[in-house]
Order: sequence, then structure tokens, then C-alpha cells
Amino acid sequence: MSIRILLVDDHPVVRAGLRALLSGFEGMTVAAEAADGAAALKELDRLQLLGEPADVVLMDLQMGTGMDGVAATTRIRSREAAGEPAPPVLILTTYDTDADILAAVEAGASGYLLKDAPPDQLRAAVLAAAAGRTALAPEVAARLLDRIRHPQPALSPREVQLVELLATGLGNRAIARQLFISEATVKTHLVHIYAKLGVDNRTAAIAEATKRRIIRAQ
Amino acid sequence: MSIRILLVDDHPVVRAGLRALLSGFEGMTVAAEAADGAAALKELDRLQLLGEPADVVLMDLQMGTGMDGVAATTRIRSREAAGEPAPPVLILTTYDTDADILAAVEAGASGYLLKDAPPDQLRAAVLAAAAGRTALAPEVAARLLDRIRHPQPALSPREVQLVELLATGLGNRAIARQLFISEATVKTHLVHIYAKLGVDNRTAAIAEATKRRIIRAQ
DNA sequence: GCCGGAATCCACCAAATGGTTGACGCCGGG
DNA sequence: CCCGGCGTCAACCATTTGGTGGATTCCGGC
Repeated sequence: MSIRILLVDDHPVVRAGLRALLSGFEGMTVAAEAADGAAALKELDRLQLLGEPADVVLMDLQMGTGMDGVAATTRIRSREAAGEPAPPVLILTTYDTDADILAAVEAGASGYLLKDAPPDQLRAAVLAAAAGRTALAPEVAARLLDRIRHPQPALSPREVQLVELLATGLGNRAIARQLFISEATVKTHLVHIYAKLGVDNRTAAIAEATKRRIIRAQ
Repeated sequence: MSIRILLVDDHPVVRAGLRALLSGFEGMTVAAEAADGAAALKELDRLQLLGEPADVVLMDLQMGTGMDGVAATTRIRSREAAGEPAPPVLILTTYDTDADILAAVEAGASGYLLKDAPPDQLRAAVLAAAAGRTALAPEVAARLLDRIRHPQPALSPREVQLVELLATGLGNRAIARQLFISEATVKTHLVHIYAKLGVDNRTAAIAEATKRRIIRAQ
């Protein structure tokens, strides 16, 4: 009775890699693959019908196309209430952004790994997830702890949204139009943001937000 | 006589995936793997000593640790002059950023693929590279053509320096002090930078410079 | 030897941004 | 039930930024 895994990633190369690595481990089988969240939900049902439901979902958080990882995680976890199988979801992604991690954890993910993780970290995480335990990559755990130790005044969701638009290079007026609020409100938000980030202008706010991984610069 | 490939990528998962995919193709063998550019050069020499030099190098452009892809490509391609084996370099990466593509091509890469490419595109590209031909992903080719149609003026070294400080969040006065120039000069530089980047304010300049990989956001 | 680009500087004016104070409705925790 | 945080808006003012049109030096290429 091997651990049955559902792979969800939009990169064929990564799927092949995970399949190769996982099937090399004792007691693990890749039961199915999906390229995005929607396909993942379908596969989950299909496996259920076959009488061999997935034990763990291993999923990328950001997928270029289709339903994204956070949404998919929420959907999968919420199946429990309906009496359907809701396997633990393990996130495997490239970035360790605060916002991403938090979103994943809130959505009910039971682990968060980085793609450059060594294979045995991957193995350990899958085992932990299958056993109902939680597994965070050291880097991710460190980041969460750091959060707790140095409680940085958190930006409100609205403020994060502002910062994202800031980083786009939009002016206050343009931001106001985007969000359907007045320019005055934008300025108020900015003042709050500056205070929370400990800066005094918009470019510094972007720099600080990037450093704190509140936003991601590609 | 199979095509011998050297894999260079810092993600174990991706290496495993490429290895799995490539060894599934007729006439291709993964001769060795490396996690960064420095290791790749060592492997190249090692394979040479074994009497079975690599025919193609398949490399990620951005590597978190160690020598990066562009540097490695330059080094590999420049071996030809020394009479050492200089196999064609195929870039396989996540982003299709203008600056990245250009840097890779200038460094002598003979192909540029995206990681979400379907396996047979990968296969075709490796075959092309081994045959001494060039292979660009359609998206990449389109981007290059666009570049040629709309040539983008390059920033001068001094201007790049300005942009770097800009992204730090410094004001004009602070930048002027940092560079030991007058505030007026800073403003002049900024006007030039805006013109070259096609923007009209400093935050947009940062966004654009980041997008073009003129500066790197951590 | 002339031309152009890079880098430096100045002045002036218009516009955007930042800082302050005050205000309102909503919601959730103590 | 009251307080505090969030999100919204307004008016006012100081500062910073952006835009324009010059000017100078230095350098390298044609």
C-alpha cells in the first residue's frame, strides 16, 4: 500500500522530474498528473471512482494557465465537508514570498517546499503529509518564525493591493481609477503604508515591500 | 552514436525531469549533470578526458547559486579558440525577458527554450543544436523580431547606476550626494532615462528597468 | 577637425507627490 | 457598548518631481 500522489504543475519538465524522483522512492506512486487546478480536481474524482483515491496532492502554487494553486488548494480542502476525499496538499514552488506562503497556509496547505529542495527533503515532506503531519522547508519555516519574532506591522489586504499597483509605476490618479476610489483615499493609504514600512516615499516603499517579499518583482 | 547532453540546472527536480524526458528520446543520452556554471565547466573537461565529450549543453539561465548561465555560456563558447571542445549551448529557462534572451544570444547560445515547452519542442531543439543549427521557441523568436522592429536604446553605464539607486528608494538629493554630482544633473539623467525606457516617472522607470532586467530585484 | 554622445551643470515653471488634520461608516473584540 | 482598525473622502500646504531649454567639457569616430 504505496502512497498515491497527484502531481499538479504546468511544466511538463517538472512533472517528469517529480515523477522520476518520487517513483524512485520506496512506497510512493504517482497516481496521476494535472497541468492546472481544474484538471487536478477532475483527476481527484477520477481516482476516487477507480477506488484508489490520492493520498497526497503535490502542487505548484503559480500556474500560468487555468486555475491557480491557492484556489485549487481551497477547493480541495473544502471537499472534506462534503464527505469527498480531501487529501493533504503539499505546495512545491519556486518562490518563498511571504504573501505566497501565507496564502497557501491559509488555504489549508499542509506543507511548503521550494523547487530547489534536495530530493530527500521532498521525500520527507510527502511522508509527513501522508501521515497527516505538516512539513515546511527550512527556509520557509525560518521566514515564518522571523515573522513572529519581528512582528512587522502587517499591511492590510487593501494596502498590499496599493503596493502592487505602486510597483507597476502608476501615479496616484491612475491607481485611484484602477481601484474605483478617490485620489485622496489613495494618498491616505500611501501614508499608512509609508508608516508601516518605515519609509517616506513611494519608491522606497516599493524597495522595502520587495525586500520583505510583500510583493514579488519578476 | 547517441547525442551526449550535459544538463546544467540548480533544481534537482528539473534535472531529474530533463533526464527522464531526454532519455526517453531515441538517440539522446544525458552524459552528466551540474548544478551551476562552474560545475558545468568541470564536467565538460571530465567528459573530454573520458573521451566522450558532450555534444550539447542544456542549461538554465538563472541559477541561484554559483556562476550564472550567461557567464557559463560565454566561457563555454570561448573554449573554441583554445582548441578545447565547445559544444553548442541550449538555454532552457522560465522567463522570456528581452534582456535575458539578448544576453544569451550575445553570449553565443544556439537556442532558447521556455520551461513550459512541450517535450517534442525540447527534442527538436536538442537535435537542431547537435546539428549545429539554431532553435528558438516561437515566443522567443517573436520577441526578438519585435526587438529588431522597435530597437530599444541602451542606457549608459552612468544611467544604469542612477537606476540602481532609484530602485533603492532614494530621492534626487540623496542620489546626488551618493554620486557627488548636483541635483540638477540627477534630474537631467532621469529625463534621459525616462525617454529611453519610454516612461514618465521614477517608479515606472524602476518597473520597466526590472522588466528589462537592467536591474535585478532580489 | 568636426560631430555626436556622455556627463556635468543652471534656471524656471508646472505638476505630482507627501504630510497634516479632520471626518464618516463599518465591523469585530474586549 | 465602546474602542480601534480599516477603508473611504476632503482641504490645505510644503516639498519633490518632471519638463524645457539652454550651456560646458571631454572623448572617440568618421
